[in-house]
Amino acid sequence: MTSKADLLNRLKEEILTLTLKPGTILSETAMSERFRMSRTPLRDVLKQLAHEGYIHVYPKRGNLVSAIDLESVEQIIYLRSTLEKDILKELASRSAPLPIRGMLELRQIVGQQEESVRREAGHEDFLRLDDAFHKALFALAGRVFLWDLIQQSNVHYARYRRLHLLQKEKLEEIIGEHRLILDLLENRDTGQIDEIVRHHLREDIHAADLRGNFAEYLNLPRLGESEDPGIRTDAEESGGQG
Amino acid sequence: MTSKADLLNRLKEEILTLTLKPGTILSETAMSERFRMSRTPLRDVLKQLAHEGYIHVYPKRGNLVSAIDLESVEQIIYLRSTLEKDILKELASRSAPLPIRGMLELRQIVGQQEESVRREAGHEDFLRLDDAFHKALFALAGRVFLWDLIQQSNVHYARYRRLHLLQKEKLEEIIGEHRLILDLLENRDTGQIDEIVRHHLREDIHAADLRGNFAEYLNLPRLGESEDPGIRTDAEESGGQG
DNA sequence: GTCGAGAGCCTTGTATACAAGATTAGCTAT
DNA sequence: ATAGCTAATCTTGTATACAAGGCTCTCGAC
Repeated sequence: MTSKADLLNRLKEEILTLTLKPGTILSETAMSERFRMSRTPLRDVLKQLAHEGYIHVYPKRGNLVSAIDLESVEQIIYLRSTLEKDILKELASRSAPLPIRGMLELRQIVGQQEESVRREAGHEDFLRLDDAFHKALFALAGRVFLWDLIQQSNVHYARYRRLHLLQKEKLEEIIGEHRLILDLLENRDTGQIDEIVRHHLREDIHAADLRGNFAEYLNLPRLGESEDPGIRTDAEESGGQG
Repeated sequence: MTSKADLLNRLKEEILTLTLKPGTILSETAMSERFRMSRTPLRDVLKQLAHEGYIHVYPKRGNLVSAIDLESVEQIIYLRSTLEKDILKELASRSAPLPIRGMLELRQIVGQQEESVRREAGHEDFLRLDDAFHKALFALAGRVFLWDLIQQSNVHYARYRRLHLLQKEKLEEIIGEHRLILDLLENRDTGQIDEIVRHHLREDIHAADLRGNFAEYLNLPRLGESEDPGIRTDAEESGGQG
């Protein structure tokens, strides 16, 4: 009943939203029963998840949802930060006027973010709009390709954001920064872009904050190195349909 | 006899070096016979190739070595250019002295490049050293992670470089720019970095040059859209062992 | 001659049996 | 009681039979 693509997206979402916690076992046989699918297509799905860093395959032992790799988080933040600075400065220093439709869309997204906060629509809704905002910026500069590329490599960063948001509710600050970015663009002000982007994407992350509260999500002890991986079974918590 | 990992690397190399030309059919059954391997592990290999853009899978029809996507080339060049500018400027404006070992390694690589050109060791050797140089720059800034990330997405760019090199032999110019980059670093001169990197990575590519001579490698007509894909069989040209 | 239906052959997609490595539990010898 | 070996039972890895969809070539109707 569940198609391969559906299952892939579903697992991705559950891992990204931390519904499936790092360290959870994803056994081929168990899943093939649960999703009424033979092991072959299921292995395709797991292969892809492994390739994109969602899970870690321990040969002949099992597949575990990967731990959040803080090194990867830091690198991706730097990547995004560098790119967005350059993109914004390029946009702000264009001689041609900025596309009206694009800027309008950006303003609308910021409006929706305010709406989302006011309605208390939850973190996932806010994050979705936040992604939409930044993707629209990339689009404005003709760089959606690179946005998508980063998205393929952001498993760890995406989960980091969830944990980070859980700690500090700075949603209004984020919205304010979005608005400021748009103002800078329209005023053709390139002077403050570096500073704003750096702060907005929080290059100055401090892993220590997370280590205290979410240690079990981070840097899982490696399997096969005289250290117990802390395996916990998946059970039925993610709502199979069998 | 051939292991899965070996086959994967081999196919990657043959595709990157254009030994396997865009449009070449990689049939599962044919390859399984040729490499004495059952279809299951072979499909794993093809899956990964597809995921990284080396081949294009037409469901129920076949797997073709992908055409060189010039859009992807342009985007990756921009990505590399932006990152390398930032990395170099960061390195050049550090208060701490640059690591002696790292700078020595970079000088050595440039020396090897001269040696390679003098010995006429061929394009592949030169490209290998060129990659080594730029990777070493990323390493100096603690950004090897991002270098590797880009490498995973550079199928089209890597092949573009081969075609480009075939046209213009500017090897000495490239070496000179490498040397200039190192000089700028040691002199802490951030002023010329933007210009040098932009020119070095040739952001100003002109696809037209390639379209004339290598049209058959680019933008293959899409299969299944009333257009013949121009399929040519793989035959035995890549040296099977069966 | 031209168009269309259909069979055969091609491809990839799926299911499942079997192989092989890894861990663990238990039994035996000391 | 404990150390060590063995066997059972997990896991993923592989081989292969079968299913299903797409293309082409042929044959037939018009």
